Amino acid sequence: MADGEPSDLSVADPVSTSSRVLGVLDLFTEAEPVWTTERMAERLAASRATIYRYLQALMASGFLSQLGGGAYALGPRIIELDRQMRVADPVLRVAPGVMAAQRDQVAGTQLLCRYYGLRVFSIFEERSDPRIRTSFDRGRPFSLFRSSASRIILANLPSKHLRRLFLQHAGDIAAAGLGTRWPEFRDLLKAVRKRGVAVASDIDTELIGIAAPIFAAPEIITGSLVLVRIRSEVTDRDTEFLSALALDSARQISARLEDAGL
Amino acid sequence: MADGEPSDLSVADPVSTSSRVLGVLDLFTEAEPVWTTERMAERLAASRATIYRYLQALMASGFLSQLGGGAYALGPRIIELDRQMRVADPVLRVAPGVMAAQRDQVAGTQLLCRYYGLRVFSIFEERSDPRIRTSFDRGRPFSLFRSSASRIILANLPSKHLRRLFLQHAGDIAAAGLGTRWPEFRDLLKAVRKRGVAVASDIDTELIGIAAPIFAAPEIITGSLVLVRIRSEVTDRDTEFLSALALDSARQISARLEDAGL
DNA sequence: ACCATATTCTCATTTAACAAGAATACTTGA
DNA sequence: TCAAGTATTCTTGTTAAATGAGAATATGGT
Repeated sequence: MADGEPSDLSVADPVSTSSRVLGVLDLFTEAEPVWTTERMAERLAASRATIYRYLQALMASGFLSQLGGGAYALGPRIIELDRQMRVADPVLRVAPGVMAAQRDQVAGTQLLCRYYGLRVFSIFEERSDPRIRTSFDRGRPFSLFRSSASRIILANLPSKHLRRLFLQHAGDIAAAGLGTRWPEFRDLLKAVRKRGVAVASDIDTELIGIAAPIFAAPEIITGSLVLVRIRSEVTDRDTEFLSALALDSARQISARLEDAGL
Repeated sequence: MADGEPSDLSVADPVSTSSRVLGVLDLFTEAEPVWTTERMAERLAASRATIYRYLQALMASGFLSQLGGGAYALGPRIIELDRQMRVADPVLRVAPGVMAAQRDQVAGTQLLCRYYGLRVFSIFEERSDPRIRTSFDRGRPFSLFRSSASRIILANLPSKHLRRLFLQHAGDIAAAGLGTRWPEFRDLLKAVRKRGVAVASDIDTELIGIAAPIFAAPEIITGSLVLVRIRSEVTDRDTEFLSALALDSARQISARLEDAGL
């Protein structure tokens, strides 16, 4: 099982003040969930006064919470926004119904995945095989360069975006076996895009994931639908069947999203 | 400077750019979960260029997601941060254990509540009576001036903070029956603070909530623990018992939090 | 009361944010 | 394929805000 995270999942240099303020939230990780003003100032290379100004904005909006002793942790606003997404997010209003409808046909686990920056993760899960334990806990991030969920997203990214990714992360891309040179990377993804689905077992090696792309609008990839089964139990015919199923359901989701968009 | 200028009448402090950017997220409500750039520009009284700058920061950090047609919705980052809280938030690491330990004694529902700004909501729930259905869904916000959860938080806010609240929200405070004048409001809360718990039935009238304060550090109130039962089934002796229980458990949680703070 | 630490404030300086409109995508439909 | 409409980014001079240093003011512990 499972250790998919590269050491640094953060995107390139933030410049604007707002990005730096939002960047404060990146500090709060599983390993370091509590930060003092001193350590923030040091890490962000800013003066204490500036850190306190940042904290003022983040505390007022509930994104951070005070612990005493100059220490801070993430705040309750996040849980409020989580509910807001659960009750009103277009993707979460559309996809679960489609996933439930194909539950028995999948006979495994389904993951609804989304991405931002260099991270991919599940935001909703539908299970029918209790034996399957994926590493994709809701909200747990993985590299955009690993997993079927990621690959089908990459494959549908605009090539301008892909080019930038390749220039900035050639090392990670090579390490993930996605090619060492731009034409190789591009052509590999082009093939995935043409096939429509990505199939992989690189996060949980005993499982197989079959991922199809979800579009928020034509050409705007916003996530993926992944069907997960136990690899040893899946024949080539099963894979074909599941691919067609994933593709069809993902298209249904995309279609409904494009309607909901307006 | 006392003159006719309305400068003193503007209660809102000057807003920083970062606060305005964070404020964009406030637009996304259950009733209006999708916003176009045009409508954001209109509502925030900013130019398109400015809105696009804001969006750049919010999209890069995953807080917003694009839907096509110039429309945006909340983004996946929120779900990632929700997980980060579930696995590493000090309050969520400490409180559920204490709540589980008193499950049978409570024989009802327990709510772990937090607040920011003028909102209070539950962030975790422990149930032992399946008949009880509170309105406090995880993350659903209520006014800081209603409910036992709120009242015990208010009662433990620094009086400077309270004074500001009273000046800015006298109407809401009066409507909630918390007094029409500052001394009345102050003394009412002082009494609640002295008692240690707040008891109310003003959100779900058939239920009774008994709330005790949770402190992140001495004098820093960060939330409340609420014991909920069916009102008609609770005697005065039960209320006394539950008050002592809530107070004791909330103190345990606070004590462990203060340790965890460092 | 004292000291140590946390937070806010003041002010001169640097830097980014801003609006308006031009320029560039990107879509769609003929 | 081109043309028209919309979405987004890019320019510019100007304005307003962000910044760091250090002083000032809480705040908490002994």
